[in-house]
This record gives sequence, structure tokens and C-alpha cells, in this order.
Amino acid sequence: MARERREIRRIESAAARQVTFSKRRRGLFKKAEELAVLCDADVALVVFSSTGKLSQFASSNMNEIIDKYTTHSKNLGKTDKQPSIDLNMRGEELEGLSVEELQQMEKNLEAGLQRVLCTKDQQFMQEISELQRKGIQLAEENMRLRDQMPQVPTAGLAVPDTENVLTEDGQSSESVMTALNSGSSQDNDDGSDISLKLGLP
Amino acid sequence: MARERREIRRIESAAARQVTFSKRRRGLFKKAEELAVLCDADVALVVFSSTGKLSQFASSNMNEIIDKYTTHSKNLGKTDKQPSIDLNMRGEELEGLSVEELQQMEKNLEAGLQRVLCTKDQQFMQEISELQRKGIQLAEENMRLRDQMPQVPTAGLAVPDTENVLTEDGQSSESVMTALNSGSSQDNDDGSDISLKLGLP
DNA sequence: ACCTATTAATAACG
DNA sequence: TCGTTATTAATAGGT
Repeated sequence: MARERREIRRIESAAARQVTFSKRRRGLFKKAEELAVLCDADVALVVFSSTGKLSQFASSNMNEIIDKYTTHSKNLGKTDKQPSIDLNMRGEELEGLSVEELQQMEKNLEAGLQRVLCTKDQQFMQEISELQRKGIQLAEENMRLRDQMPQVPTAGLAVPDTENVLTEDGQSSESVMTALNSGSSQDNDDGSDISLKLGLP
Repeated sequence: MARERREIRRIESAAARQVTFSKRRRGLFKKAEELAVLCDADVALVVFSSTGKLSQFASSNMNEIIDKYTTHSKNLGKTDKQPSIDLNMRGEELEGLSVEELQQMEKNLEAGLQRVLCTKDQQFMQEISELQRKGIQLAEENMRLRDQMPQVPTAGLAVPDTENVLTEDGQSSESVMTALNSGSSQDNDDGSDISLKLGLP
């Protein structure tokens, strides 16, 4: 587009290079803006001259576009369409995702949440059942002992098969208590150390 | 540069916009690459179409250029942030609500759900603590009884101050069991009768 | 910077 | 999306 056609290779003359840089840079930025306006696109353009000088154009906010780009390319790199959950919780980054990706993510999160809640409840209830079982055992033992209790007690003797009821499975009252208290001390739940993998449905 | 001059403003027809986007995008990327080659510049170009599709060009490594840009622009310290939209919330019938109102309601419901879950967990943990307390009491009582156990038991005698541990507060093991089993028989949670008022934040 | 001959991009259409 | 073409836009080289 000129008096002569120019081959697209590095211009050796620094002066000529600088002139061409100025001209073409202006053209490029103009085209970038036109594309953004005409086609309602989000465009970010960053140019460093060979001397290191920065020029930039962004149709909206440069950092937002960069965030969008970063998020998007992270998810594209995954090949499968399973967006990573922990990396995408920030609202601004979510803007970089397509509706399809967001719907998929929503499904995954909902399914994962259901599994977390369900499993958490199961663990709670298992815990409760276990405690109840032990309580009943103790109560029965207690009653048995009372039935056998003489009117005038004498020197005691060890009873082998019931001596360690509370800690028999390595889950002592203290450790359970500690875990539970750390969870209930917060207003938000799931400060616990229960960990799950959230797979696909 | 065409049959007719085109004003630089958003193309209303989605089809025409898409066509123009394809053509001009190709042109823009070509120009970007030419600038990079001819003038030995570092160029990064990120474009999101109006449908959210990403295309990108970088004369070297995109992330490096972005890092370079970030560093450079930090020195200039330009931090404009987009104002967040604040919404009014309320509504009785879903049919008549705007998208904004529904979004706000969604937020409120989510907050309410969080409170429900949190409270449910607290009740679970309270239940567990209670059971643990009783278990410890029983174990202690148990030990006390064993200590007093004679080697050769004779006719029994009631022990006044420990006779009613299990039912002293009206919450017997049986009733707790029943309540828990009705809950644990389902895979979904919240079959319980816990009720909360969902206040506004 | 400006000028302008020439090439490149592209709008409308098939 | 692709090809054609009339027309405009960009720009290389010179001043």
C-alpha cells in the first residue's frame, strides 16, 4: 500500500524503522478501536517499541481484559471442559468465561456442593450414631454393675472386657471434641478438615 | 475501503457484525504481526468477540508481555475501577420482578441458605457435644461403680445419687436415636424440622 | 510533517 | 465461510 511493496521483514535502518513504526502503530491502533466499536468486541493491544517504549489500547479496562484473558486461557489449557473451581471464584475473572462454561461450572459446583453437604451430614450422623452406641453400651454396663452392686462394697477388681470403651477405636472424646469445637466456633461452616474430591457427575 | 464508506459505530445487524468482525479481525492480526516483524516491536493483542470468544496474538510470549505491561503501568499508577452497581431489593411475586430484583433475591436466598446450613451444623454439633457429655458421665459413673465392686457380689442395694443419668433431662438415648434415624435415612439433607427466619443482610 | 502514487483492506454481493 | 470486485484506507518513499 505504497509507492512500492515492502517485504515483511525487520527494517535494518533504525531511522526508517522508527518512521514505519510510528505510521503503522497509528494505523494498528485505529483498526483496533474500529473493530471494538463496529463489532462490539473487547480489544486490548499492548505494543513495546524496539526502544522499549510502551503504547497501549483497550476498548474497556485493560486489567479486566487481561484478567479475562488469563482466566480464559487457563480453562482452555485444560482440554476437558471442567473449569477449575478454586481458581475461578472471583467475579471479575468469571467475566472471561462463556455462558456454556459458566453453566458447566454452575452444574459442577452445585453437584459438588450437594456431595459436600451430603457427606458432611453423613459424617455428623455417623458420629452421633457412634456416640449413641457407646452411650447405650455404657448405660447397659452401668446397669449391670448396679445390679451386681453389693450393699457393703469391698476392695475392687479390674473388669477386663470393658476397661477402654471410650477410646477403643482411636477416636477419643477429646479429639472429637476438639474437631467439633473448631468447626462451631465460626459463623461459616466447613472450617473442618473434611476433604473431598469433587468429581464429575 | 470498500464499495461504500462505513461509519464507525456499532453494527446493529448481528449477522453483518459477525461478518465484519471476521474480516477486520484477520486484518488487525495481520497488521499486528507486520508491525512486530518490520519494526522489531513486542506486540500483544487480545480480542473478545461480542459472543465472548477469545482470539489472541503475541509477537513473543503473551504472559511475558502482559507482565511487562503490568510492570510498566504500575509505575504510572493508573487505577480506575469500575463502579459496582448497587441494587434495591424486595418483591413478593416472582412473575413481576425484574432481573435485577431477582438477582438481589437470589443473593438474599443464598445468604439465608448459608444461615440455614450454619445453624443446622451447630445443632448437629450441639447434639454431639451433648452425647459426649453424657458418655463421659456414664463412663465416670461406670468406673466409680467398678471401683466399688466387691470381689464376691451379694444382694443389691439402690444407689440414690446416680440412678437416673440417662433420662435426667428428658432427652433419652432412644428419643435421640429416633430423631437421628429419620434424618439419616434420606440422601438429601434438611428433612429436619429446623425453621429459621431469613432476615435481610 | 506533508504529499501522493501505489498497494492493501474491505463492504457489499453472489 | 469463501470468492469477487469496486472503492476506500493505509502507507512507502520522497520532499
